[in-house]
Amino acid sequence: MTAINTDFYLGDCLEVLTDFDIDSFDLIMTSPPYADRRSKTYGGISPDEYVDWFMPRAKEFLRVLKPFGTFILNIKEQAVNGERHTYVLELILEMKKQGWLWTEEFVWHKKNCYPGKWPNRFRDAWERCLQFNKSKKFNMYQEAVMVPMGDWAEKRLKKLSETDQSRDTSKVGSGFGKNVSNWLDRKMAYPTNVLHLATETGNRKHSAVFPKALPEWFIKLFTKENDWVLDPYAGAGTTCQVAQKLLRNSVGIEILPQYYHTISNG
Amino acid sequence: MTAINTDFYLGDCLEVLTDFDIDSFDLIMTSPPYADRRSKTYGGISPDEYVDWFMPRAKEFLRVLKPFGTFILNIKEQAVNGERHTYVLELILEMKKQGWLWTEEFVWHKKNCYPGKWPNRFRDAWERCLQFNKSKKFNMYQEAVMVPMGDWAEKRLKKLSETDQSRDTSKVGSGFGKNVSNWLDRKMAYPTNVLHLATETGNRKHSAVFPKALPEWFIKLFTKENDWVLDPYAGAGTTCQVAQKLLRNSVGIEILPQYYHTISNG
DNA sequence: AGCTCTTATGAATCATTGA
DNA sequence: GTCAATGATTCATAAGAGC
Repeated sequence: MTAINTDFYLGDCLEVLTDFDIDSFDLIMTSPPYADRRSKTYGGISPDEYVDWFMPRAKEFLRVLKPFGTFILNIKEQAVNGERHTYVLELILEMKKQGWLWTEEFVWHKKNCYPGKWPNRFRDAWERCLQFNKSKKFNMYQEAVMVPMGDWAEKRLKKLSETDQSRDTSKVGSGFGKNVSNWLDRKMAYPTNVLHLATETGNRKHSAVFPKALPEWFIKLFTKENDWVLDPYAGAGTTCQVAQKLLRNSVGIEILPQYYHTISNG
Repeated sequence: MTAINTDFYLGDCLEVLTDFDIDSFDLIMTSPPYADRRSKTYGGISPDEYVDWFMPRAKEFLRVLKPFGTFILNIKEQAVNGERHTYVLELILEMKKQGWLWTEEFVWHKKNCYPGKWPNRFRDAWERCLQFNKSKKFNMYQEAVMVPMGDWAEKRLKKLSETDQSRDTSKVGSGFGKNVSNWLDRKMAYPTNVLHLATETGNRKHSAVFPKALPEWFIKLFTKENDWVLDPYAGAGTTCQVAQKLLRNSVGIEILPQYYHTISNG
């Protein structure tokens, strides 16, 4: 049995990552602080300065990502003066100049988005999950995220985790593997680039930035067991928790001591 | 009774629109030919030239749109050499320089998108519907697109009073309009910026992949009866058909004779 | 166990107020 | 004038309590 590492570091990922070798990670999955959001806890980067703030960090990510690895960036621009700000668009263009390939844009449809009513705008119910790569060729394990066919597929996607997983695993170990795979071929379909997930609101201990199902989906899709996952804005540590559960090694970096404390104590 | 106009023009919208006055339209809703898509029918604009091709036309749209009007641009960049092309991002940035406000980006989730699988990519199940305006203030009729509320409200309302409901219903015709509207308010909610619409299959005459529900939603949201709607890339004429059905005047422009013929003959 | 009902809350946005 | 803080608006979800 191979031991799984789950390491946390306190600090700015820009500095912490200098201690890591090139080509260290198979997947970088993160949700950095958005511009002007969480200003109370993170100090707040203004939308106009966001690209300049992010680019040196993106450069480090490029360095520590393996050649066939993937970088998933969960982000969404907010409304400023009645308009959507353009810093995310500019970020994509700048990252391409830096050497990244912008392979895909997944949509995370937030089924339970924040309520509200305004004269000129509806509720914002989606966020971007931008996929960047270093190479046109990269590791992708599509079978790992297949979903049941039919209308209930979407409902099951989020629940696909705990119970179903352990049950399937136990079946595989006891000779049912082939049957399972046959069943999979007939009843399962490849998903699309639209993810339907609800944000987790019920967790009173630490409010997760994104639902576990989000990193879970991308970790399954872009890594295999014993691979290395990095979350440079670990926050409450959701990504690393999921990585550990899925038997992936992971590194989480968080600049805020209170989060770091929460993480380290599990 | 007011007569509703539904006019079609054959030609390039860049030229046809010069005959129209400034401030003519309340809504411009269109799905222009995507770069390199339908190249056989449209002559094929390459992705790298797309912005240069589009900008003079955007300038005309800006001219003929009323001050409080809205421009909805349905578009999606395709994958080129394994990457998403950036011409849509660049288009947004250029249109802002031209004077447009980028108010919102709606997501059209294509529920029954074409099946397919590629080694490094899933099915593309969404498109952008970019909202541009001339002014921070614009006409928006949110009540016209309200949707039934979710389970939470239904259960709560059911529990609230089985008898009160039927009582209110029976009093509809007898002067209790206020109660009915309260009931409506509880039963309906404002939608989000994510649209779940199925593509219409089976229409082999036209290459348009534009379900009627898409222009219908935006026409209801941004215009009222007798307003003027423009579709400068009318294609099979879907937008104008819907506009007519909803008692809006409309102008459709199409450069391809075969489409123009189809449209004019209904 | 399986229901139903209650309740807190989440990367929100805009208008108003005050310095 | 500009800019920051506060209040009002509002819905899907899951945890938890009760039966």
